[in-house]
Amino acid sequence: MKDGTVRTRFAPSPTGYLHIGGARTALFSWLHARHEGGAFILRVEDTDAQRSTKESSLQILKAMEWLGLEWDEGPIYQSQRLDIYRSYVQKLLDEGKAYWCECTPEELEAKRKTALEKGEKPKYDLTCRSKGLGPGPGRVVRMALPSSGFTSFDDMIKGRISVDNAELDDFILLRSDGMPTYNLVVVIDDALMNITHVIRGDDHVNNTPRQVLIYEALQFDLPCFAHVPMILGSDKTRLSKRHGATSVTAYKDMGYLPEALVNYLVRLSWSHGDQEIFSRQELIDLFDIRDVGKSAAVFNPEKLLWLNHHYIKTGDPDRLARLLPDFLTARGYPVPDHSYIRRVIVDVRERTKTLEEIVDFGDFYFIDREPPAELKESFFKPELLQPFRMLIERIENLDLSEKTAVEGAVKSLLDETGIKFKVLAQPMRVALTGKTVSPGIFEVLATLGTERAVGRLKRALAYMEQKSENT
RNA sequence: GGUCCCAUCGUCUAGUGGCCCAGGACACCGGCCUCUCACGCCGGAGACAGGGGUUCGACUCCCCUUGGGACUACCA
Repeated sequence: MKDGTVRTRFAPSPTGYLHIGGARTALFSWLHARHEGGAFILRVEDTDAQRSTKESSLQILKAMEWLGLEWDEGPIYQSQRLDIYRSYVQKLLDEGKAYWCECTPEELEAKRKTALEKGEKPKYDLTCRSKGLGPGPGRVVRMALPSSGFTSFDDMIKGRISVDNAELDDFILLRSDGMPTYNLVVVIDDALMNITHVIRGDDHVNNTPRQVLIYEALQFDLPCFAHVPMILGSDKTRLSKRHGATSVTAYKDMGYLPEALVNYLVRLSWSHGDQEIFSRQELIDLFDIRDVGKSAAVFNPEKLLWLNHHYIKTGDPDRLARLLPDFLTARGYPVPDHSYIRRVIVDVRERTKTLEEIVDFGDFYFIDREPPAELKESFFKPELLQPFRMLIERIENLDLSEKTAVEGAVKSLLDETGIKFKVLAQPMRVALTGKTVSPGIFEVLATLGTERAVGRLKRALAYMEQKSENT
């Protein structure tokens, strides 16, 4: 255990986009640092030269920013710290705690296969352990592990975990291409960066004993470990593309709000009584890594949607309005001015769960399209001709944003003609929106404005006139 | 196969030996509200994997079984 200020880190490998699971691990790590008033460090684990890409790193950083998981140090790239790792490998070599190995991947693979066939544990058979080899082409450095005893550690989430050293084998520290491996670099960096709390996915639990052995060999202080449960797909297997979108960026593009994703993710394996909605500050105040549960959670897109809807409904309309243009453009719609978008959002937000849905559900606010033929056919009946004519006459000189005036005008029309609003409402809705489902008629009228609204009503009227002439 | 981990409604979870014939949320069903659809409100159905212990008393503690997951790479 370390004392002093808390320091946590998130250490993604840039081999793809930021995954939902990784995002939650990052969130927990970030929350723990913020809760404790400590520092959050971002470190890019790109020691796999084959699979790591610069684009991935950039994508991940952008996703982190979008989520609001700001880091205090970094990003630190491991690929730029190779000399450091090699010097520690040399130290282990010098102290006889590691050794060179000339076994080829092919030989190893063959041995693994036969061991498996014989029902034995496929671990390295120590062929080169006592050969006293030096460096050479194709050679790797292996850690020399004790063959007896137990290695254990206390996990803040899982409790004490203990493994028989006989289960571990002399794993590789330095690859034949000179690149260090994960288990080595993660220990060196966490130690050198004074990470006090290693918070990561529990798929790393089995690696931890190996790392503990490295900490001991290098005489580093052990950090606190907290292995957070995995996020599973609906079939309880590791969450993957098969289950739908898994990247943070995909949710952003589908019109999800970062606070919704954060709120959803934090409730996976963590809770605070019966509370479901958490502001960022509440999370920082309330989050305790020790309250994280032990079992895996299934990702439930429906609940995420519900949360997103909650934040759409309650969010600042101005901010939402600023986010909308991207989605408008994506649909090929023109981008109206801010105050218009803002009014649209207030109109539709109760019935739209994502920013994308705002655009789709409220498309008629942005583009002018004639209602589909079948709707015109069933709603623009000739008997409505007169009421529509009166309606237009009475509102075309009104400011439609004066809702009480408009409602008054419609009401007097209803009183005089004796028809029910129910009868007039749907045809009006179809004329105005081209749909049978929309926000309230008076809201639509107000937002659309006199010119647009009356224009569409007149178009419906023309259809009725034409129809009555033909019959 | 071996090792490690996990196990409350379909899902996320509350529950830390009696407050629980188990609470909340999403989804689902019904009703109310109503210009459509939503929102909102009210109500409903729905779980302690199984078996042994421990205990006056187990969802809560222990063991076994079953089920699930992770790891077992010159990936991280």
